[in-house]
This record gives sequence, C-alpha cells and structure tokens, in this order.
Amino acid sequence: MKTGVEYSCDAAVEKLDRFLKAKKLRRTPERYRILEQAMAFPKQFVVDDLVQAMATAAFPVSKSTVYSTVDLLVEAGILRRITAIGNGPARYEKLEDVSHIHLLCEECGKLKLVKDLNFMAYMNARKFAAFTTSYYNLTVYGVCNDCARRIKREKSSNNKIKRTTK
Amino acid sequence: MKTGVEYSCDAAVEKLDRFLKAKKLRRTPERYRILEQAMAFPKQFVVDDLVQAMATAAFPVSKSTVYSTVDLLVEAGILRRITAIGNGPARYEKLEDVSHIHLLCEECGKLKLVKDLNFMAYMNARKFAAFTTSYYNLTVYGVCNDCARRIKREKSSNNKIKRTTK
DNA sequence: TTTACTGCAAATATTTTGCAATATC
DNA sequence: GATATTGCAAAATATTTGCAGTAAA
Repeated sequence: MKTGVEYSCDAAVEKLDRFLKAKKLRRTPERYRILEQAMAFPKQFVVDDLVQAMATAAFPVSKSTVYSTVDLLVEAGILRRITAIGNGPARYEKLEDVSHIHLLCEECGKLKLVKDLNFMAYMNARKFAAFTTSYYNLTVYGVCNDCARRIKREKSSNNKIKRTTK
Repeated sequence: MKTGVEYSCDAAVEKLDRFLKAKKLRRTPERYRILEQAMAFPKQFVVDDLVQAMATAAFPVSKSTVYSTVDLLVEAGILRRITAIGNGPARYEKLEDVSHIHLLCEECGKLKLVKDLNFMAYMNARKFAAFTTSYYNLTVYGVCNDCARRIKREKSSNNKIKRTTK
C-alpha cells in the first residue's frame, strides 16, 4: 500500500466515497487510482488493461487488487460488466455509457455508441410488471461497413482463384 | 459415433442443414441430437446442461463435442451466446427469443422475456449509419419483486438485531 | 478412400482463494 | 490496536487443442 494521494473530485469519486462509507469499507489509494484510470478509458476495457494503465501511471498494483476493485465499482453502480463476443476476459464499461445503443460488429468486435433520444425517452417511461428497472442496454449485432467491404473483397478474390484453377 | 438416426424436421433443423451443406461440413447424428436438445430448453442453458440432457436422452456425448456443436449453432444463427451475470460458464439461448425484451434480475439472475410490439416495430424500421443489423437485444437490469421483498425483509430484521444489541 | 468428427487427456485462459505482511480506521 | 486490504502463489473453473480411432461423404 502507498499513502499521501490526493483524490480528484468528480461524480464517480463521490459515488465511490458514498459507497465505501455506506458499506464501512476502506478508502485506499489503490481504489481511487484504479477508479481514475477506469474512468479515463474512452470505451470498454479488461482487467489487464487496467493493470497496465496503473503500471504506466507509476502506481503498479496486483491483478487481484484490480479484480476486487472492479467488483466494487460494479457494485457501486459505476461500471458495468459485460462479455459479449468470444471467450476473452470480462469487459467493463462506464455505466454512464450504458443507455446509448451499442452497435457491435460480429466480425471485428468493434463497438460504436449511438445516442437515440426517441429510444431513451421510450425506455425512461417504460414500466415492467413486478420488476424495478435500474438500467438497460440495447445492443445491436451486425456487421460494420469496413468488415462488409473486406468480406466482399475476400469473396471475389476466392472466385477468381476458383475460376483460374478450373 | 453412432448411426441410424432420423432427424426431426423443423425450421432450426433446416437451418442447420443449409448451414452444414454450405460449409461442406458433415451431418452427424451428434449435431442433430444436440440441436434437438438445445431447442427443447424453455430458456437459457449452459454447455453442461446440454451434456446432461444428452445423457438423459440416452445419447451421451463428450463435452468437447457439445462445445464445438454450440459454436456451429451460433455460427448458423440458431443460438446466441451470452454471459450476463457473474463468471459462470457461457449461456446460450435460441435466437428466436432474442428480440424479446430481457428482464434480468441482478439479485437472483432470473430472466424473464417480455414481448413489446412497439419496440420491435421501432427497431425493425431503425437503420444505423455504416452498419448492417443482423439482430438486436434489449436487456433491462434491475430487481424482481421477489428479491425486492426478500431484501426488505432482511433489512428490517438487521435493524431489529442492531436495536437489541445496543 | 479421404478427411472431418468424436472423445479423451493435456494445455491454456480466466478468475478466485488462502495467507502473510501492512495500511486504514 | 483491530481488522480490511494488498499481493503473491496456488487452486478452481471454463474452454481450447492435440491426437488416435472412427464415421460421413
């Protein structure tokens, strides 16, 4: 453990503060520095990304600590845990991104966030029987134009090979 | 491998047929029996569920075979692979269920499917720039009434304990 | 007859756990 | 000072891979 760290002061930090206080858990430097790095990612990240980011930020922490901290951040409602494509490690994203529509390319795994005010208004008004909503996520699976082009190219070059070898 | 199996004949079977033919893969009994069991699950299932179901159906297959077969079924557009809560094994569901709204309780992990024609109509018309949609999934995270009641009960009994020990 | 498929076991990947040292409250 | 947290290593869990025997085309 290390000491003497100032904490930057935004909404997520306050949220973590409240959470730790409510649960009578400790405000360690590790937890606040990991939160800082997590919020700095422009999009989804995995545990190893955070371990690396911490090392780069001259505050190396163990993988176990990152695992336990992201668990806390999920419980505190700051991050969301997702694993959408393939078998890789779990991915995390800021909960503030969640209400955007997620466009996920099934070919390259790239993710794009789209804001849709109609949809958000509809969902905010929508109630479900016997269920209290905390948040929602709409993911659209498909193929991005880059991959569509690439696939088309590969197909046509396949055809050429077949034709010439006949 | 075993032989002499008749294949039941519904949409999913035909879909698998076309897929295997197109990819020049083999129509093994294992693949069709696993498909049959997968379609018989009323909701999400994991690989081990399928292994067990096959054993119960007097057609035991290895775990590797089930793994490779569900991969095929996902690729064929018959199943969808999901892992929404916790770190357990990957879960699968029929793609025909996907366009329903998924209500997922974050406490007990129970899933309820809700049909919403307004939402489906909106999504079917919705186009995204530089992206070709194949399907979409709306998951609503929250707490089901059963869990809400349980939590409330636990809280009030906690308060009682605190009060008496003071 | 050719080669894809199955099933076993071993390898790999991801996450959790036990425990000693240490920092927070 | 009491105990929650960190970090290491080992354990547990989930999935993939290599390979020999076998079945589908």
